Amino acid sequence: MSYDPSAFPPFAVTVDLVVLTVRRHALCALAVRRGEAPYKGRWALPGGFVRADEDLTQAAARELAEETGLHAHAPSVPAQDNGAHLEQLATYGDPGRDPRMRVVSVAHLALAPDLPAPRAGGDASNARWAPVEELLRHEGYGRDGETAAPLAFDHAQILADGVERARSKIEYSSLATAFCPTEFTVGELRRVYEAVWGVALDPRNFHRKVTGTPGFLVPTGGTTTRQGGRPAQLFRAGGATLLNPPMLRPEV
Amino acid sequence: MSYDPSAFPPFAVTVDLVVLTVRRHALCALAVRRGEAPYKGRWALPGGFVRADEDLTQAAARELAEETGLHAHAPSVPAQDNGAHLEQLATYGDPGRDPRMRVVSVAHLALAPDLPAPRAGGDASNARWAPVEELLRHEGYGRDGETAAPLAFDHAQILADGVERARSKIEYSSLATAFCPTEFTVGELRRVYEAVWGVALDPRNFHRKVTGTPGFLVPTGGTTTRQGGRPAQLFRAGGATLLNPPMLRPEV
DNA sequence: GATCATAGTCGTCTCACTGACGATAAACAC
DNA sequence: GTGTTTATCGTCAGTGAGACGACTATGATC
Repeated sequence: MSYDPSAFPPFAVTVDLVVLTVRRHALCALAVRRGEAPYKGRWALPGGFVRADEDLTQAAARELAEETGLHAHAPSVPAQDNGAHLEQLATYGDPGRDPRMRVVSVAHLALAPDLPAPRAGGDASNARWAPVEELLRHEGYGRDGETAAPLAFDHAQILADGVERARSKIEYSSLATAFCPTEFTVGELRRVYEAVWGVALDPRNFHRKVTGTPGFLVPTGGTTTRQGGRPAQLFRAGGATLLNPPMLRPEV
Repeated sequence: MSYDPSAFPPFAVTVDLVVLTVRRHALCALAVRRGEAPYKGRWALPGGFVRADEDLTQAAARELAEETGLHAHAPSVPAQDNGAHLEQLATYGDPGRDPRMRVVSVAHLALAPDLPAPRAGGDASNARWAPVEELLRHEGYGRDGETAAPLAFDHAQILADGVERARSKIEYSSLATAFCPTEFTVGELRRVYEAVWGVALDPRNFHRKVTGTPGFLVPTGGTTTRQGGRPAQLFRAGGATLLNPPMLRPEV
């Protein structure tokens, strides 16, 4: 209970980012290649130290901008324009999670629409969107040599926690729209759910559900045929953030 | 991105605890009186520094034991014996949240059955169970002079976040049983929901719902009349942790 | 231009579950 | 006994989800 300033051990505090997007029907996360020991050459989550005068959320938003150019939204605001949803995920502080010193990492979760190629400090070869399934396939039997090695530090755990958060949160919130561009169709939104949950959903029931939930979607009046087939109405995210009743994730 | 050990600012890392219980039909939190500046004499959440060789969860469990004598459970295990549910809540790291230095606090949420009086380092007058409604009533117009002042630091925000977590989590998990003793009746469990949500629930529908959810409750065979009225069956928590379909919180 | 493939949209039917609420049961206080 | 309290069982109507049929509007192919 004592706050004697000489009595507490010093920690380094970092933010690590789980940046998720949906590309080619797969849930993908941003990974950067480590340029230094430890885990040199291995893939890791983007992140960095929290500065002395910086809030944790500010630090996460700064790192996100540095890695992706994305502008972060406050958690309550639905993703519009070119912004990403950003929220705190959890904090990881095992002694020994970093072999060099005692580091406590405050992980954040960011959800972004499909983006152009990532840039890590301008060096594209050191950053990539990788399917989370691939990043979490630890054993390294995949044919892609680059991702055969598990993520550095405890980042596999952090990524898994972030994915699980995203999977559960799109059930009861309108967060899935954060994966979509400003204007999107019901089918595009459905493909987001299908990619994040890894299941197939009935297009007719999905359409009835999302268009029937007040505040979830607002029609823009336009239509598009970019998915082929019959033209689909365009929507943008409505003001509702909590869905009641929630979307039901098929299970069992 | 650089990990130059001389390039990061040092932080103090603490754990703060939101310890909730249900007493006399009210959701209560453990509060301790601060013995030192800043906020000397004000009520605060229990907490303390994370030690150099300690995991965050270990630190939270240690603080919990020091303040209450409670033995913490792993998050996956339902509360049995004399243990409490413990899970990480969120991390608070505003510069300036502690006027003396840069402190990052990893808040944890603990749920406990109704306990004997708290003990803070053996001094009972410096620890108490207070209704959360009272602790969060910042303005200080209450007639109880002791709680007229808001909680120290950003602890009102932390407490509010913890209460909100508990309120939402008993919807879709069996966590409400963590507020009950090992053996309890359906009526006692219902009073937990009523206290946490601050609503009245229909006893008949509640009974149908909880006894009809597989894995939620297992009858022990015994009965009790400790609540008065007709004897009620005793149950203990079943193995299920996720309730599907969830309990529905009345709203609107 | 007819046909086909693809996606979107509207409807219908059934079943499960909930909320409202009546009725009965088993204890205690008087 | 009578009244009070709490527990427990039943009924009924309304809501919403899953399964799935039917129709529509576009581009691609022959």
